Amino acid sequence: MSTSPKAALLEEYALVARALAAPARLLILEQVAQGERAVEGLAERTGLTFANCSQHLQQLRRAGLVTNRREGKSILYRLTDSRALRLMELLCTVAERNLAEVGQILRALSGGQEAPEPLSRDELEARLAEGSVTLLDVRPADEFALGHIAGAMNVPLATLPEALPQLADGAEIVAYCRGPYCIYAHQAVAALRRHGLAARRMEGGLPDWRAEGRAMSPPVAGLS
Amino acid sequence: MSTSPKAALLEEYALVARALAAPARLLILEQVAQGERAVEGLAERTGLTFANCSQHLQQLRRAGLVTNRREGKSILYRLTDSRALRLMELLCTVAERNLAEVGQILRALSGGQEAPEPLSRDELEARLAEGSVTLLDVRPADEFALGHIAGAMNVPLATLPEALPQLADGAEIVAYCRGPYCIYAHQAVAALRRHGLAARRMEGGLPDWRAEGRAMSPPVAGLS
DNA sequence: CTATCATTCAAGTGATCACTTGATTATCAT
DNA sequence: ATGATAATCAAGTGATCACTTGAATGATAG
Repeated sequence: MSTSPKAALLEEYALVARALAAPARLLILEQVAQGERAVEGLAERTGLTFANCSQHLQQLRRAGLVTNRREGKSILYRLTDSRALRLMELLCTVAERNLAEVGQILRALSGGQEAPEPLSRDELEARLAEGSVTLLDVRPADEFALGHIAGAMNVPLATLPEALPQLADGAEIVAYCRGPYCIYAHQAVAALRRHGLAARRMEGGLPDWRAEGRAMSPPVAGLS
Repeated sequence: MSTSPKAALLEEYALVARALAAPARLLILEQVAQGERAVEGLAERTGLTFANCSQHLQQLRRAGLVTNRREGKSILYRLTDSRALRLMELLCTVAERNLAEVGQILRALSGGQEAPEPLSRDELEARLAEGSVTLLDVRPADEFALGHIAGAMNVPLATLPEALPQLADGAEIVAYCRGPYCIYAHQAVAALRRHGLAARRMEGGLPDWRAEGRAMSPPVAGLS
């Protein structure tokens, strides 16, 4: 051991943090947290070059945040475990609570309105069981297809205006999206409330729901 | 808003992660987590140049991880909140569970022996109340003076050999240190067990104990 | 065995970061 | 005010990082 064990440990810890220190990798993590995806799919969705995306993925892998497995020609990446997800979320939480800039951006997303407290996943589960809530998955259709909360209705943010009429029948609306780093649910709730509908966000996102072993609609096979 | 809100958010999150991405800053955080310290004291303890340490501290401050206040001529830095501490710990946890290199280093610290499971803080508190445990604070004396667990005995790692005789009277020994990034407790437990004593680590470190509002001996004023 | 597809590797470039040195600001004691 | 102390700021340098481009691997299908 040429360097001290302490220095070696710190270097490893810093390696993990460095993996989270580039916006492009956070985008990738956000996608990987939704379910298994091949490099090509990730590159498309994040708007990164193929090779660039591959390199970022390897950095994430060296940091232990993602894992991959081979399936046919493709190599599918996924989050290593729920700890990686918690790390992503804690990063958000610290930034939201301690950085004024983040608070401003999030408040601007709500369009000046007061955003209601998010609904806990426990409570949402209970209210889904008694049918007293309309659950919206506001992610794009292909991510919805990769797995979603059982009983959720897919209304991508872009199609929300058209879906407004069928939502106006009274039941409180709860929206969720990808979870960490994703602002779709914020935007959806703001839009719904501007139209006078009672809407809240679910706390966290789809990855949290899945990590807790709650009821899911299974993914459809054969998507890159 | 020239860039999209999402890009702006990701940039802020990455800023927080980047603050954790340098070993020197992790060293500073470790110290700051022990209690309030002035820049000069932090520079000494971390072996950094004065100016360099100051710059790192400002990066940590911009990331919302540390906060400062003025007292006389000095500016004292402290962790912003317990979330910052949890972020430091989760970083360790992810690295320990998912990186083989970290596992190897930690195992090497135990000198080939099997390290026992750490004792939870809840259980330690109960056993301290019934007096069935000897609690060792293995940090340097001046950090001990800045605050420590009520009932703990200060035995810095360097002085552990001399203290062995008075520890050999039977009660199980529990050692703790700075918590995240600190390996003193690992080393102390390994040394004690090599001498045939029953010893375990406390889970976490002093900052966790304090953050949970448990019984502390108060800091002595007037230390830089 | 060869062709093809998905991914990784390798080299090159501009930008950013860590650290040093020297000057500047801000507070307190005299 | 003046000097001393604590901390920050500013400029400069070498190293590292993100991204691009083009070639190389590795698995599967014919």
